[in-house]
Amino acid sequence: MTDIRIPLSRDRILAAAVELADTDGVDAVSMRKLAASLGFEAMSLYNHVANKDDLMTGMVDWIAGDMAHRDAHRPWKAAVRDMSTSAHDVLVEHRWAAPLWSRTIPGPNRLQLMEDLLAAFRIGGFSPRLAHFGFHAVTMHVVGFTLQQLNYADTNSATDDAATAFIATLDPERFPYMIEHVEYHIHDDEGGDFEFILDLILDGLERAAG
Amino acid sequence: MTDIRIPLSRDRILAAAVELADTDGVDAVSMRKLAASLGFEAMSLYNHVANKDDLMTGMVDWIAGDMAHRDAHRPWKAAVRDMSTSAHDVLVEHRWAAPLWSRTIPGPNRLQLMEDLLAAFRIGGFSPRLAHFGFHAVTMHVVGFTLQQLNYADTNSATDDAATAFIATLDPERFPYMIEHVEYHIHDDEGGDFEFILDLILDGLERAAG
DNA sequence: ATGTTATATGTACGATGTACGTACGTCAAG
DNA sequence: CTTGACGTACGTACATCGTACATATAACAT
Repeated sequence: MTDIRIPLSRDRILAAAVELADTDGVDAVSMRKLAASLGFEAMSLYNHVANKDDLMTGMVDWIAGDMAHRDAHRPWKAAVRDMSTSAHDVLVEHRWAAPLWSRTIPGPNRLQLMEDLLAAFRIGGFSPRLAHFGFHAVTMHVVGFTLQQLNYADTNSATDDAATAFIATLDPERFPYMIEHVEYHIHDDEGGDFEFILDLILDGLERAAG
Repeated sequence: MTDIRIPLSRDRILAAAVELADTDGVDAVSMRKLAASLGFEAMSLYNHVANKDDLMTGMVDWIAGDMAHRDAHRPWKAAVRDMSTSAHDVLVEHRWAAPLWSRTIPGPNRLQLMEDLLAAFRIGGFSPRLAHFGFHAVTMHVVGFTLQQLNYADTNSATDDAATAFIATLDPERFPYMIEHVEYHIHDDEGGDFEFILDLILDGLERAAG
């Protein structure tokens, strides 16, 4: 009956926090609940984590570890495309992460991804200036688009019923195109928007690179 | 000595909330502090605002009212460009708004802006499908880029000193391009990035429209 | 004058992040 | 073997938060 338990560690805490956020939502990640899910008390976490902000930063960087790195054997466009779609996939898998992404400082994993992305452009022949633009355009697309996508999915949660209900509240005289837009989401959206705009950006960069 | 005071209203509350967020940061906007800034008690606010979420939504929609609408006399590209830069300006002016933008439901002002943006594309000759892409690409750029921009400014707050200090922590062997990237921000960034990428997107859309 | 409704206040509850003090384990030096 | 330092865990406590609920007050319609 000896009460043996694995001691805490930053990694264990982060893993548990990610799982908690995945299942119960990011708001459920309080120091108390998180500690409880590990069988400890809230204050014990502070031995491995500076504060809640540090915890959040760690969570985001934790999932950044699941994103694909640069494949040095592929041309820049394919490499960037793969990194982007992989990052997008991970952000969709952990729905809470995209909003946090822009509010937290990059940790080691994210730093490496940033370096990888920049390297893809620079080694691909981009000037520092154009690599700079490319970097911002791509990262912006990845997190910005995912943000919109998930937000939309939350707003019109469950099925398309909510979307049709939303349309009903709109005055067709004043919002004809808005209605058309939502209807597109309902009927014709085949989920390829992320990659369509990504390619739009990549093609634009390619042309700008001359 | 009669204690006369203007009664509360949703507009007065939202205006005060925006001002409080502008000056003391969005975290300072608690129901108590907000009410105090108006000379009332916390619970009085609930007569005009459903809950804190509704307040936040209202704040975002409030500043959306400052953004430029579609100028029907201009070609789609110029109209969209103006709307985008105006929205960007407002989001920069109210630094707290961009993170909230993606987490809140569109209010009447935002709804009108969305309709305007869609109208610019559709009236400009875009197909519903391409207008759909254009809408998402542009809004994504506006809030996504601003998010990154403000986040960067917060991280390397004050001056460029923090940025140079940050560079010093990076191993030049492992992060050569990251260092180059930050140095670009310090020395060569003339602030035109937002518009550069915006034009990249608009040109791409124009070409896609054929 | 009477009732109705909208607005403001006061109190109170549960949850949060975390500062602080303390207890307990492990391990190195004496 | 003892001692003491150090890292980790626990327990208590506090300020602050959103907001439910009951009550008070003021404006207005009947």
